[in-house]
Amino acid sequence: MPTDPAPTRIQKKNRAAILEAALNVFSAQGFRGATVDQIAAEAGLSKPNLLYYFPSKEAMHNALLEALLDTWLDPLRALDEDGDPLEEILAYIRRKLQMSRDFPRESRLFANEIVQGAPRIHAALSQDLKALVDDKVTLLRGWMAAGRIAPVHPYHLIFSIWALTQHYADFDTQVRAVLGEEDPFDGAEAFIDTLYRRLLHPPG
Amino acid sequence: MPTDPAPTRIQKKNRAAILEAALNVFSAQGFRGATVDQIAAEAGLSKPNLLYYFPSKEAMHNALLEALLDTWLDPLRALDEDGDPLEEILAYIRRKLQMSRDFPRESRLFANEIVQGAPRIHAALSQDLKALVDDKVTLLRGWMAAGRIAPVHPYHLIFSIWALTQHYADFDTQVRAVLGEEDPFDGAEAFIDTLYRRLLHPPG
DNA sequence: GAATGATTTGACCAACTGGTCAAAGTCACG
DNA sequence: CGTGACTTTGACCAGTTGGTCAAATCATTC
Repeated sequence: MPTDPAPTRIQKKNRAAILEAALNVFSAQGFRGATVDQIAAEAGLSKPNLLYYFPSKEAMHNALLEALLDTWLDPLRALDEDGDPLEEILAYIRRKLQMSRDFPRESRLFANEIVQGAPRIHAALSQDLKALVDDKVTLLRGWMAAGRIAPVHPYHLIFSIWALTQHYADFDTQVRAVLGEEDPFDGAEAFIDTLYRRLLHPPG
Repeated sequence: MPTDPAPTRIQKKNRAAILEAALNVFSAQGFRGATVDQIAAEAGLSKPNLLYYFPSKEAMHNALLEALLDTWLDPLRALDEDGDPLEEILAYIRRKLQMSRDFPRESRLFANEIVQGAPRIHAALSQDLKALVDDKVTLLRGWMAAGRIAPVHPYHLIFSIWALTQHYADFDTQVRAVLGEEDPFDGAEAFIDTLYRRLLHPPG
């Protein structure tokens, strides 16, 4: 079976420009709301030119989702069995919040997809994502059983971390409308840190 | 200035059917993803008939958002100065979680709108919503100053409640993909209750 | 039951959208 | 250079979409 030929300099540059533009447009408008023309304008290329590099609008979307899903789960993957449990979890939360701050477009891309029922990534959720979460839940249960963190529902613990951290990227508009000038992330980090310290502080 | 004529029986029935159908479609597909034909099919009416009752697709969307924004804030409005602080907040959280369980379509309608930058309700967010939150923040600060709940950033306290409770409606697909059979809301209620009891338990 | 206004719809339209294609332009390499 | 592969694009197309309109049907009231 033949391997794909190495991409040329131009291919590399244009594929990257298209994905960057597509991320802007898809994250702001959702899949259906985005148009190929918009992405082309944003990338500084013509519409037929985009379709020379990607066979369809959906292919652009898929390329983004696939590339990002992996990165998105890195913070959870890095949760380390051998570290101090509470500090490990707090470090995970900080990584996750940092991703909301640094990659809000990526967060919103997923949010758009999942709010609308995840039609394109349902398989990845109930396979890769579930497997990873199940694995980390086992780890959390071990820590709880050993009395090293307070016992709570481990799945909801993870959901709550996702909810709290991603809220600041996905609902940024609302947060800023209410907060005014204040930087949301400064206060959020301290608040969330306190929240989980009090929740998980080992009993006794 | 002339008042609108009273709606006929047929008007009442059809307007309600259209809004119900529109809520289904908009919440599942977003504004741009929804089509008037879809809404018409869902409502069991013809497309021109919909446009007899509402001047445009956008008018249907606005009608939904306006009617819902008010309802959506009721749980927060009901936060009572004269009750026991911790129990008031926990009751607010239960009301909010109940709305995620009972009205997930409404939650997703807002989520779609806000994730995409709230183009149609930005004014309401930075006026009505902000005013209400500011008011309740004053109340929370009073409770904290009096030592009746632990002092935390009051805005982020409210954001965290929104994030945690709405997560179960907006990201339902993801939650269920990870949890499998288990009912998300059963575990969520107990978990969130514990979370805020430990966070807000009065110091000393 | 006739008149009047409310309701419904089939046929239609212009704008938009994703995608195609042949021809033209550009690049890399011998 | 020249040549073959890679890249770009203007023109185009078919399907979809929000919305219009005149004509038809229905409900209500006298």
